[in-house]
Amino acid sequence: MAIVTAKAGPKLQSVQRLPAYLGILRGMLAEGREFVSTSHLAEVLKLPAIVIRKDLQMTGITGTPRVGFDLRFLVAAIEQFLGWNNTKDVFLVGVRGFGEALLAFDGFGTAGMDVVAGFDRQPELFPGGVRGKPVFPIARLGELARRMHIAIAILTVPDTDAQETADVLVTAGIRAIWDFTTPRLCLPDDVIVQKAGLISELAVLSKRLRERGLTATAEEGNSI
Amino acid sequence: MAIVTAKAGPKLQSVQRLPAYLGILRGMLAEGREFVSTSHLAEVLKLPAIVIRKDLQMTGITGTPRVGFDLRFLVAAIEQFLGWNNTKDVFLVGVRGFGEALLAFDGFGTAGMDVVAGFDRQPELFPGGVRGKPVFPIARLGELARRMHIAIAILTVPDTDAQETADVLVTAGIRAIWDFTTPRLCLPDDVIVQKAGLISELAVLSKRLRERGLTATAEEGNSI
DNA sequence: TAGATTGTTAATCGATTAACAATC
DNA sequence: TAGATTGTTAATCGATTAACAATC
Repeated sequence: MAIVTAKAGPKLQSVQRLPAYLGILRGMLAEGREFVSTSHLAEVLKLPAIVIRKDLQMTGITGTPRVGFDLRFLVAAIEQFLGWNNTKDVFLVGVRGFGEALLAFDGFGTAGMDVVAGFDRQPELFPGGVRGKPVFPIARLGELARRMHIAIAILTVPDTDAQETADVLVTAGIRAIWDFTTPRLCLPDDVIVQKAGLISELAVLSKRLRERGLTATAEEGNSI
Repeated sequence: MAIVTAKAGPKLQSVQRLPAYLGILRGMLAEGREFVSTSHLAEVLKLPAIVIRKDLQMTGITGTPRVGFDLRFLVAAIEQFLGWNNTKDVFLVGVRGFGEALLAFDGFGTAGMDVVAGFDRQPELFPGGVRGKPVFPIARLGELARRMHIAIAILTVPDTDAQETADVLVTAGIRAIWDFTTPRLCLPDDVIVQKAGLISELAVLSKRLRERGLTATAEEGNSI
């Protein structure tokens, strides 16, 4: 009666480390550097060199002994491996609250992602859009997704609307959802649901705090 | 010459799953339920029951055969294990951009965290604060942290200011940082740095998209 | 009692780490 | 050539999964 969990695909941890490599490597490239060895990268990133070598292996790139990796090729290889070489336009659904911040943020460009529009049940709350990005009623999502060939959506609606909105997204042709809501969504298997892990990170942070005895309860009467 | 990575502590993955359990369990509690079995939880969460049992074991709670776990005790045990039973006040540093959204967001209460104030190099940009939360110049951080006994900060400054600002935080007595910047911070060992993984999550999402052949490049002329 | 569920102990699996051969 | 660095193969480690005994 065991339930099969989503299969791992390529090593999860390795994929997660790649963006950090990419950041450093892009910086080195901008500085005009041409080659880099894993031992040097290891020193900068404070990671074991063997970890980095194994991770890079995954991208299919090959270095040259005694020289290292060609920086330009290496950056290109990682970008291609992640699909960050071409920008994907995405929609953000649920602008009130956390979504507004994400919509205003434009730091996902390095990750090949451009949030081009927001959708909300009450678009009238954002008459001029958010930082130049328009906010539409959810009813228009299907039409616009088709017209703009959008396949990815960020879901930041309130938890109570999560499943219902997700269903709308799927009907509208969305194939991948970056999900910031807490409930577990029930969607067709061919739709990719990537859970955002902010709360999980807080759990880890909290645990580490407790381990060090920093359970510092907010004390009484400490108003600003 | 191997570099020692931060030791794992209690099983990382297990800790990360606890918030999901807690969400469901709190809901069940609100519905008036009194007991829950891991098999039932497993069904709801679509996870193998053995995983949940092992995870719960970590919190130290004990169930009763044939009955399951006392919901009230279970919720309390998880909250205590994570330190989410008492609210911790935190500062947010770097309000422009992504930080503003986080400051406006108040969904971390369930995780025992309350963002009480923002700090920015240009506080004058936020005359009335953000959603009622005041924004101070960074120069006042030390004074206020001491007065309010704040030990945790969320770091959302631009990458270029990250290290410098982090140093200021440590001097101000901050003992734990939830770090949304990309560079690797160099700080004393006794300061907890928890990296936010948004970009890593995007890497995983991108990879999964590519695996399914959804490399959908944004096409030409698809303006809104 | 009978049977469902917990808790524990063992087995499997995968990832990380180490050792070393290949190579420029 | 000599030596640094890659790439590969083996060993270790830890986490997940399975099996089963304990228990209410």
